[in-house]
Amino acid sequence: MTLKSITQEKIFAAATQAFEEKGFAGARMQEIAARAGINQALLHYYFRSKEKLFDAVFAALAATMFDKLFGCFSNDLPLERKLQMFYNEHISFLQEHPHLPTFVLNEINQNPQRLAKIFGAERIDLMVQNVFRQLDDEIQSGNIRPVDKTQLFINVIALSMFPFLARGVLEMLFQQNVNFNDVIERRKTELAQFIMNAVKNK
Amino acid sequence: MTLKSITQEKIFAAATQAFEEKGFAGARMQEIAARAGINQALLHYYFRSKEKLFDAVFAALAATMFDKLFGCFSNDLPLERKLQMFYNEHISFLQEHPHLPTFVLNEINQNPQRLAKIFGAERIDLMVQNVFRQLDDEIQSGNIRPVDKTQLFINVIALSMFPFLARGVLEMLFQQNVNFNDVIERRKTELAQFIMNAVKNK
DNA sequence: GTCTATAGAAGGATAGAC
DNA sequence: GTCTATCCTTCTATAGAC
Repeated sequence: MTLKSITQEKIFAAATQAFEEKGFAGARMQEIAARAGINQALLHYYFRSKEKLFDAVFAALAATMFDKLFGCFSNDLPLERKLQMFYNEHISFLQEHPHLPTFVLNEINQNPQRLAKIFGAERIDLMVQNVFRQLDDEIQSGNIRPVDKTQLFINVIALSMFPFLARGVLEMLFQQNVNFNDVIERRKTELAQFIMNAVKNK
Repeated sequence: MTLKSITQEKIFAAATQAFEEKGFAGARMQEIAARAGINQALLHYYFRSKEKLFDAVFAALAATMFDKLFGCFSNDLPLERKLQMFYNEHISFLQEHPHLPTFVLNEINQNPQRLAKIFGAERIDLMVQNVFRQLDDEIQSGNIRPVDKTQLFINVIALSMFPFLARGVLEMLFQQNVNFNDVIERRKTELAQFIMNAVKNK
């Protein structure tokens, strides 16, 4: 997606907000037009249909999310430092885009083939294999137990993403006792240690 | 909700499926009627509106989810055994209701006050405090480090729920290499050890 | 490019017969 | 209780003037 005009950018920003918050089915073209300060006709002039507008937004957001996710892993630090950096960067990123995981995960669950259109299978496999290779190195060098890499990978991202997926529930469970942002903030520094304790050789 | 007639049960079952899979905004009354083998008029005869039908379904599903979640913690086993039992039971439950976490979490994020209508604040606090008290005991007796109980609680449920929230993404990331159900199955036995390693005193 | 006006489709809800 | 037929509102999309 290349955004050529100011109006197009405004539409795109408005659509991003609306789709992120309410999903494809819940978002309304009228609301998007209003947020962009235009009318529906102009909306359709730029993006021919709701579906096409959604595709454009989804492609951009999914790419952002996955690039950030795997980008945080692309360095040659030892695992503990890598995790510290990952959680710090990744959670900071999610704080700025709190609806992103819910949006991307839901829409992919609704329509799995959407993702394949954006990332080729090869590119995905490359990113995952890169992470796995790094974990293999750690195992080889005896820094961590010979863990199941798939499971560990899931655990690592579960711990950063889950609170954003479950925010409403968590706020209700803990009520006035705890502040959501404080809880999130602490995770930036504590999760790396949590993981390391779980997997390191003793 | 007390279901008085067969038709009412069929509607309720059909609505449960539809809402779980597509959410409130995405589900269609026509589709629910069809799945229940009736027409829309009859649907409205039993449940006056989509909103009311949704409320009934949501109340039942949210109650199911939270009862199961906290129910798995209600025993006096030592932490490691408790976690083994929790993950085994909870993940088995989620395998039977794979859409439940996505549905409940999303709808609460969309509309947080819905949950308060179902569970009173006191009841919620009681369930959480009960779990926290158990963790305090473990800390007192020196079995585990003096961890942040809120964080640990989040981590424990994140690890069982996240794969179901992210199923579409995970299936794409791992593609033909891994089978989703196999991955889930292994978590029933491995997660308790993962947590214990992370938190136990050495 | 942007607007007003409106067409057209889809979805939720109701009237009334049986 | 259950159906057919239909209404009404909401939403997406387009026509046509400027």
